[in-house]
Amino acid sequence: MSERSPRRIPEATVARLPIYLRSLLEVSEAGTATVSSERLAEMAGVNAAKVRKDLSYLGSYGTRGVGYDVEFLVYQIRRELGLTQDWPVVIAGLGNLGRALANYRNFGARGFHIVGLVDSDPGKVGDRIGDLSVRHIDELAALAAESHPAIGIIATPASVAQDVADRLVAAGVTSILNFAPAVLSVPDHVSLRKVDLSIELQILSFYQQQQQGHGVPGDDGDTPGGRVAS
Amino acid sequence: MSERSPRRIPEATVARLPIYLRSLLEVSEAGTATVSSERLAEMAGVNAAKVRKDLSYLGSYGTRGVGYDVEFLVYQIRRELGLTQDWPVVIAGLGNLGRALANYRNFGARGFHIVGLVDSDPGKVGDRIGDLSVRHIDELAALAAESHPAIGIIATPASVAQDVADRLVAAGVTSILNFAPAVLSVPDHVSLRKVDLSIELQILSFYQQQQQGHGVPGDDGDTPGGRVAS
DNA sequence: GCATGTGAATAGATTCACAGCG
DNA sequence: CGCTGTGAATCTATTCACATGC
Repeated sequence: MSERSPRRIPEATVARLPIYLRSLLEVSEAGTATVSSERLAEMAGVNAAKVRKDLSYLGSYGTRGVGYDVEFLVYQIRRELGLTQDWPVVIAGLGNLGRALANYRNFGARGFHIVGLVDSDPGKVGDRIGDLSVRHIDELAALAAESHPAIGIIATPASVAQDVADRLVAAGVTSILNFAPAVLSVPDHVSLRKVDLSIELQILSFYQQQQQGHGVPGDDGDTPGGRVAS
Repeated sequence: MSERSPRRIPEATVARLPIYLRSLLEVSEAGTATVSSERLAEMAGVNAAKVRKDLSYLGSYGTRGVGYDVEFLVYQIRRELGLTQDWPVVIAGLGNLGRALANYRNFGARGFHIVGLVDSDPGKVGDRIGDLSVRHIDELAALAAESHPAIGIIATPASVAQDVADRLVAAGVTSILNFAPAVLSVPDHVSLRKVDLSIELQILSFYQQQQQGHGVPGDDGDTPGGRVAS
C-alpha cells in the first residue's frame, strides 16, 4: 500500500491541488458523485486541460467518457497533500494579525491544529485566545518538547521575524509560513512560504497604473494583468 | 518626461519589484549610496542574474563596474509600480482579519490609504476602526461617489465573497485583493489577486509530508520544496 | 578591473490536439 | 460518443556566460 509517489508533482500543480480540493468538497456537498475536468476547471478558475494534466500527476483516477469520482478524488488529493494527518502548528506573534489567525475557525478545514501561541511581549503572555494561552517565546523549546509543532506561522513585526524563524527552526519546525514583511533565510530542510499584504497591493498598483496610465489599453488582447496569480 | 514604458515587464518580475524596493529602502536607511546586483540579490533572497535581468526591464539604470544608485532606483521602481500616487482602498468585511488589515500601520509604506470600511453585519456598522467608521455595504455606491476607491480588499466569509466582489466592481473598483477562501470571477478589466491562508498551509503540508513521508530524501539534490514561492 | 546588461541555453508551465478507452 | 490522459508545441521564466562600457 505505501507505494512512494511514482511521479514528481510540479510545484505549480501542488499549488493548485488545494483549490481543486475545495471545489471538490463543494461538489461533494451538493451530492454529486462525479465531476468532469471541465466543471472542475470552471469552479477552480482555470482551464480544463490544466486540470486534467494536474490530476494526471496523481495517477489515472478518472474514467474516460465519465469524469472523476468525487469522493475518491477528494481522498487522493488529501492523501497527496498530507491532509490525512493532523499537523501541529505554532503561531508566533499575537498582534492583530496573529490573533486573527489564531481565531480562524475551520483552520484549513482539518489537517492542522494549533498547539501553541508565543510572543515576546510580556503584556501578551498569559492572554487566552481560543482555548490556548499565550506563552513567552523563550518557552518555545519547552513547548516543542511537549507538542512537537511541525509548522510555524510568523506574524511578528519584520524586525524580529528572522530571529523568530531561527528559534522556530531550532525548536524543530520544518515548515514556516511568514506573514512578516521580511525576507527570511532558513536551512535547506525547512520549507518556507510567505504571505505579504503590502507586496500584493503593490502588484495590484502596478496593473492599476498600467490600465489608467497610458491611454487605457481597453481590450489589449492579452492577460489584463495580475489575474489569479501564484 | 512622461514616456510610456518602453518594455513589457514580465509578471514574475513585477511580483519581485516590491521586494527589491523594500531591500533598497533598507540600504537607503543605512545611508549607502550604491548597491550591486549581488548585494540586492542577497537581501531579496534571489540570485544576482535575476536581479539584473529584472532591473533591465525598467531601463539601463545601473553603472557598469559600480552598481545601482540607491535613491534613483527607489524612485524608478516606485514610479513603475505606481506608488508615486496614493491609491484609495476600501475594505469589505470587518471580522478579525478585516480589522487586523484596517489597523495595519504603515499600509504598505505609502502608496495606499483606506477610504472606506464596509460590512453587512448591522452589529458592526458604526464601529470605529482607526479614524474611520464601518458603513453598511449597501452604502458602497455612496462611498464610491465620495472617494472613488480603486482597490478593494475582501475579508468576508467565502459564502458572500463573490457578491461582495460584484458590488465592488459595480462601485468602480478595478483591483481586488481577495482574502476569502473562494474563487472569484471578475470582468476582464479588473485585476484580481488572492491571499489564502489555508491554501498556503496545505502547500506546506505537501512538502512536509514529502520530507517525512518516504524515507527522508535528506539531500536529494534538488529544491527541497516550496521555498519562497509565488 | 569590475559589475552591468543581454543574447543564448535551459528549465518549467501552459496549452493544444488527438489518440485511447470506457 | 464523450471525456480522460498525454505527447508535442508553445510560451514564460530562469540561469549562464560573456561582451560591453564606465
